[in-house]
Formats: sequence, structure tokens, C-alpha cells
Amino acid sequence: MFTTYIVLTLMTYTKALAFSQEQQEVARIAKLLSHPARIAILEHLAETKSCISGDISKVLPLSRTTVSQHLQELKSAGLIKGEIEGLTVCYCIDQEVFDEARKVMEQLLHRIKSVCCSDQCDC
Amino acid sequence: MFTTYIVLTLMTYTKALAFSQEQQEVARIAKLLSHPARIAILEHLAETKSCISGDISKVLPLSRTTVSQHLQELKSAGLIKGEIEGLTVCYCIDQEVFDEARKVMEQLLHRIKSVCCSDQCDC
DNA sequence: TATGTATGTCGTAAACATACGTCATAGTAT
DNA sequence: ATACTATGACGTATGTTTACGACATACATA
Repeated sequence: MFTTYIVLTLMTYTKALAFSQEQQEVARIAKLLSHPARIAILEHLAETKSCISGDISKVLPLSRTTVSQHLQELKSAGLIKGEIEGLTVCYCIDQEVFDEARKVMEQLLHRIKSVCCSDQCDC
Repeated sequence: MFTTYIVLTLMTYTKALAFSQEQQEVARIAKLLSHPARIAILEHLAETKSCISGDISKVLPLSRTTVSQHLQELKSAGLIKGEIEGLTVCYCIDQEVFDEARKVMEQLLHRIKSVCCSDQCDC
């Protein structure tokens, strides 16, 4: 009875666990890229070709707090690294992790190829 | 005063508009792929190599209502097409739209390449 | 030591996403 | 016509994300 209640409570928003590891992995990566701010942060880190030791929020239309939050998401996912350098924090892309994420993403994108409705309907 | 209130109200969750068109486009595509159910749906549509005329929820660990909702998201984004075929609806991938989305996604993924911290820090 | 500057942390409000039950609709078949 | 079946539409509860202000912390420098 108690167990059933817990299961039912957890069911909302946790059905993701019922899908394959790979599907979850792709979804996780896609989620990281699903906000323009995080795209902008990654692009900025790539463009500067060096660590960002300064306030990235100055080049983004967001408050420092919000940017920090997005950075934290990217960092906890491993996509970027951040090292404290005196007064500032040096953020940069973890190319190894990012390349692996790209590989997973591209594999999926190329798997989605279908010959549709060859005989059943008109779409 | 009234205008200011509206602007302030709209500011939450609409900062996305302040980013570039391309950043928004990538984020939009990524968001579609950010849930395992939608990945699973796309993979299933690709695997069957034909229209799905039946209840996709039967091969997914989700209720019919929820699956229908995910299908609607993919459809309104144009990634899949759905034609009513009598009693059932024939869903299939719009390969042209999907290929374009893949292109946009891959372009971004390959743009994120940085030589990090060559001289500034140790990450 | 005090002061300034840069960053992280916490709390919170509002918007959005997920999941599902229930009802309505529309075609199929008896 | 009536019952059956498959789907869409609507409403709703719960969880998550986004955005930011306010406070705490930590280092550099005067």
C-alpha cells in the first residue's frame, strides 16, 4: 500500500526511466542544448579560443545569476570545466566530453531516416 | 506604468527572444529531442519504414493521451506529418524538414571547438 | 585591516512540461 | 441505426525550468 503510493507519486515526470539508456542519453544532451542562452555560452567559449575569466553575462542579455545557473548546468553535465583562478573563474569547454556528446547526437540524427508511406497513405 | 508591468511580466521565460535567430532555432530543435519519448517515437517511425496506423503507445511505456501529446509537438514543429486515414491517423517523418533540422544541429555541433587555456589556466 | 570586485548560493515567483483521466467525435462494422 | 473502436480535445495535478534579487564568500589591493 505504502509502496504503491510511492510508485504512483514518482510516476509523474519519471517515466523517462522506462526508455532505453541511449534514448535517455540523447534526450539529456538535447536538453542541455535546448536553451538559447546555453547555445550562446558554448559558442562564446568556442569563439574566444580561451578561458573566460570574466563576466560572461556582459555579452548576454541575462543577469549574472541566470548565466551562472546555466553555466552550472553545463558544468554538472561535464560539457564545460571551471577552475578558480584567483578572483575569477576560468570556464572552458571540455572538448573530449563535448565530442562524445556530438557523436551520440549525430548517430541518432542519422538513424532517423524513413521511407514513408510507400503504399499505405499519401503523406 | 501599465506597459512597464506587462513588459516585466513577459520577461520571465521570454528572454529567449533576445538571442540570435540561429541560436533560437538550434534550441527549438534540441528541445524537441529533449525527451526520451519523442526520441523513441522518431526511432519507431524510422524503423517501421512506413506510416504508423495504430496506437504507438502500445510500444511505449506511456498512456495514449501522453503519446498523442508528444506526437502533437513533433507535428506542430513539422518534423512529422499526420494524415487521417479513415479510423486511424497515419504518422510519418517529414524527411525534408528533419534533414534540415539535422543540418542546423550538426553545424552548431561542429562550430563548438575550442582550444582552451593555452596559456591562461590549467583546465 | 578595510574596501572593492568578482563570483557562488539561496530563496522565490512565474512559466512551462509531463502525464493521465474523461469526454467528444468520427469512421467501421454488425 | 447501433455498438465498437481509434483518435483528438479539454482539464488538471505535479514536477521542472527560467529568471532574478539579495546575501555570503573569497581574493586582491590600497
